[in-house]
Amino acid sequence: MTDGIETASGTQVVHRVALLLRAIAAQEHGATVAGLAVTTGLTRPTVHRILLGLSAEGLVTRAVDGGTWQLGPELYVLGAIAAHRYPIRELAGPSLTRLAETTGESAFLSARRDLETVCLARREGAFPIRSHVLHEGLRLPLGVASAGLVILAHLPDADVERILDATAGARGAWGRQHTAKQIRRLLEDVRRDGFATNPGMIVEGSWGMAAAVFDATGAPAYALSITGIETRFSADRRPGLGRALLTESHRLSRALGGE
Amino acid sequence: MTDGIETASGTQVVHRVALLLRAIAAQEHGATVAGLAVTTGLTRPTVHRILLGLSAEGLVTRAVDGGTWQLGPELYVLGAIAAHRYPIRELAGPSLTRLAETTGESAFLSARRDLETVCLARREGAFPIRSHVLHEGLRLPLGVASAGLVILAHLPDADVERILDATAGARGAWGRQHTAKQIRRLLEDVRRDGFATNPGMIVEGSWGMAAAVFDATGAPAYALSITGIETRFSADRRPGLGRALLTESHRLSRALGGE
DNA sequence: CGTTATCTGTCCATATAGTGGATCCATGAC
DNA sequence: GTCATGGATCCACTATATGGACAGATAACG
Repeated sequence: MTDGIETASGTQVVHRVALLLRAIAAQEHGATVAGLAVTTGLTRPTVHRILLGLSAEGLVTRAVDGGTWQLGPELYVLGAIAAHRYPIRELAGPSLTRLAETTGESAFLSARRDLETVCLARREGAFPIRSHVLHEGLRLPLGVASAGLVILAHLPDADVERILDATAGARGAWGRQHTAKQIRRLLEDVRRDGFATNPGMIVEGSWGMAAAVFDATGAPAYALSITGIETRFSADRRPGLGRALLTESHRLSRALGGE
Repeated sequence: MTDGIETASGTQVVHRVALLLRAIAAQEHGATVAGLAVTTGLTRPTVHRILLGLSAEGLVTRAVDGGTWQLGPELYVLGAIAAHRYPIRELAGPSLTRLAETTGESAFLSARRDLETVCLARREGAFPIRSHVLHEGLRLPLGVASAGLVILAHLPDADVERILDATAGARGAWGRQHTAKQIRRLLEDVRRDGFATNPGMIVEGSWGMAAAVFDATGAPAYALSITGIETRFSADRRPGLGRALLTESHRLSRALGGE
């Protein structure tokens, strides 16, 4: 009933299950029933009932405190099995470590999923002031944050326009500055430099830089990125950071692609 | 409708989704609609409809050939996010490599899930004759295969009897020899040796040995195991193999437990 | 310490969303 | 050619999920 904007024929509950799992994953410290009801647009009883079903399957669990819901062991198990066809996270581990160590900033691996990027892994850097905008499970529309910029920039022009169109609303939620015009300007920078720079567009003073990772088909499927405070991204430091990102992303693309 | 033996109140489709995902995961090279209908007990149209729903969410995909279904990228992403609360697979990587290298056999990581073990990771050994009974995603009832034996052996006696009872039927499907009596005998060996030995109970001539890994609560949650042909598990070689398994499993338990 | 606010969990009448038998089509074996 | 197998689709039927309403639990407040 409810929205119905895009209830693909077939199974309503399947869609809702996916919606809930994504919403739970996006919550860093567990999700509440009421919170999930709001973010998914479902009613509380429905959220509750589906969560009970999911927890009976082990796909979600309640945190020890009893209140909040988290992704469960069964989901981990299924993901681990799927992982042997998607080895990116394992392959990216050393790259993240090197990036965090050589730059001192926090390093991230993100994956493209349709119109969004999802943060898959985080490695803390040594520098004591850290941005906590990005975390595992967070989804951002393409075009938002350096990872979303660099992936967008490597897509065919026609796709870029379509995606800018489709994500206009979602981008707005992450800051008024994310207009199509402003994004296009940042994409030009990517085409010049090879890497993307996010000059504090989401949170003022919180910068990011990213390089794209290409899968075996040559599509920009993942991104490596680093984040930190503005003063750590001075004009004389950026080229070096960009080179470090590009080095690691090339290495990863090679590992995924032609072996 | 159909069986209804254990349709927990609430959501039928959630259960069916989980059923299908597990069934797909258990198929090494992708699953067919008809095959899934048989193994899950659902009708073909139902399987087909739910698969379409799942694939719209990216939770499953069709293989390039177009025929078979596999776990999809979204499931991998969710699993990767869950993984930061369940770091076992990452932690176990080096142990599997060492086991495969020092013993020459194939090494496996399995996780306990309720009444079953699930194979999570596999590392090939150098020895050219390899058993392919076990693979990522395969679920076996507790008590079957060395991993299922060693986990069962470390559970409280009351649980052991309950589980032996509950899995009697499922065990039978993996070989007539898996009687409660026979399992109890093998469990005694585990309590003496610390590791489990499966003397070709599933496939004649295919042996296995396993050691348990304990989580932070002290429960036997995972197992490391190796498999190979009978002649590689001679009486004089077994103590050394057992020691190697125990060394690695202790190391892993420590990594999961303390601090 | 009663009042208000918030959130979890449960009930149940309702109708919507899912079901599966039947059918058609594509492919391949013989 | 026939037959067998499996994928895909249709649609009448009703079993299943839905969500408004309510009860219980916990915390915040004046």
